[in-house]
Amino acid sequence: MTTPAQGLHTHVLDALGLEIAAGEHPPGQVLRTDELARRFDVSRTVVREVIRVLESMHLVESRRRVGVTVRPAEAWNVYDPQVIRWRLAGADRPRQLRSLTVLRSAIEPVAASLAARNATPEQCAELTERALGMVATSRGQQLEGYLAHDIAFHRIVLNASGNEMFARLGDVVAEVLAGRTHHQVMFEDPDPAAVTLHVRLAEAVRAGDAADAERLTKEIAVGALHELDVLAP
Amino acid sequence: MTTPAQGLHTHVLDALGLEIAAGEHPPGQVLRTDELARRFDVSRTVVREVIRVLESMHLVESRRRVGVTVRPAEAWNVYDPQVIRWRLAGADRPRQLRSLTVLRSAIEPVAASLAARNATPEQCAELTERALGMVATSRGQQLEGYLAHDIAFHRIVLNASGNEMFARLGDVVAEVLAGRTHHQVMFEDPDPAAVTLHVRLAEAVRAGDAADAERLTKEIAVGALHELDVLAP
DNA sequence: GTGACATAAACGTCGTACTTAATGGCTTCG
DNA sequence: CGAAGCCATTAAGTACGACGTTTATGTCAC
Repeated sequence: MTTPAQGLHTHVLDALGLEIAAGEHPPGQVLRTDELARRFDVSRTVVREVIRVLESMHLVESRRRVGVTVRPAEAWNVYDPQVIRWRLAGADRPRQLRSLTVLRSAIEPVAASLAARNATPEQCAELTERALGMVATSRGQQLEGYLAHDIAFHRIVLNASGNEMFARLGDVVAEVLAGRTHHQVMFEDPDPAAVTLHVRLAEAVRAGDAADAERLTKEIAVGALHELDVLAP
Repeated sequence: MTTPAQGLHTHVLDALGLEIAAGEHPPGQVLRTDELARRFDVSRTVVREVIRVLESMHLVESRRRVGVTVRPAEAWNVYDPQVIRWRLAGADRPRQLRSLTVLRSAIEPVAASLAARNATPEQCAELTERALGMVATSRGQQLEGYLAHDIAFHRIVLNASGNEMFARLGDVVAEVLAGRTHHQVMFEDPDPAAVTLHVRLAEAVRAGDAADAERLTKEIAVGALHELDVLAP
């Protein structure tokens, strides 16, 4: 899951991003580029490129004569998948997971409604296939297989909505689902009710029933929120 | 509105980002760093920093021996406010505006519902204030003043929701509203119905009526979508 | 025709030197 | 004594040149 160090730059970026997202550097703290260069044993050039990227994510702010100052969390670009990953790896994963799940509960019902209207036959077919896959892996500790189907399922719905803003949220949803499975001790098999809802949702989309698709997705979201309340109160 | 050229880096980034977002460089086209350095009359150092930032936005991909290749639009980080600004300045502004407005129609009702539950008295007060400001500037070609109040209003609702993912969408909404006012020839005064809805929404949030707040926000969103259909079909 | 190998093109990294601007202290004047 | 303005310092911004690394591509031999 970690970046394969395809370059020095990537390594430093990931390390610094993780540190800042984890709150190891409180807002207002200044980081000096030479210092970072020595710390990571790279040239200042590399550090500067990293700083520029972090700056574009609004994690830091670079000013002359003063240094690179860490910005408060309210300024982060929290929709950047990389930032999301960094934050989910950190300490306040539960709170982050909740925020993202609430976001899902707002987006996905509308996306499902649109998908019921716009999905192509191919998308409907793959949706059904994934739903059946979820059924098949819903018992017997096949959590990883279930997760893969779940992610694919929601990604298809978001793509089929025909709205690019929704479609690009697929990565976020994937992070949330993966985080839920991997970090929240999910010893038990998935909730059978959720599995059923997915099957019915696939059918609703295929039938073009927008209202039903929206309602079913809302139920799935409610279940996910409830699950969070139970497991991480 | 344009960046105040606080650095060479900023200028080049903005220029290149605009070009790519506008589709001047089709996906797969390769840009050479030395070539860009000559073109913008800056050093390769600056170009490389710019490339790194564009890479973090998934607008380009840098590979050895081949160059910097432009990535297809599906890969772009379309939630990055900077990318949004670049795209709104480009050719397919109407389509972009529509995508974003649909996104708003999904998010803002839920955010308003949460805001009705969580808004502080101060937020309620400022919300009412902004609604009154919208009323005051809704007639007589005071479009800029109206826009400022409108942006502030929606930003407060998103912040008051208490969900950081919603809150961070304030910038996106601001871009949409600004784009609507500035680019869609908005010669006429705002729709009086929309103004009324904002006033009633402020009241619903103050009263803590979540259902009503959600319903009113949905109406506002419907109006915005309808406006798009009329002005840019 | 297929394989390995040599080549070169482009980015990746580094080090150094110089420029710019914000900061804080110091000086000077009121 | 205090305030305003000048100046030295500092850390980032920029430039340039050199070398390293990867990898697409073409060539040569088999």
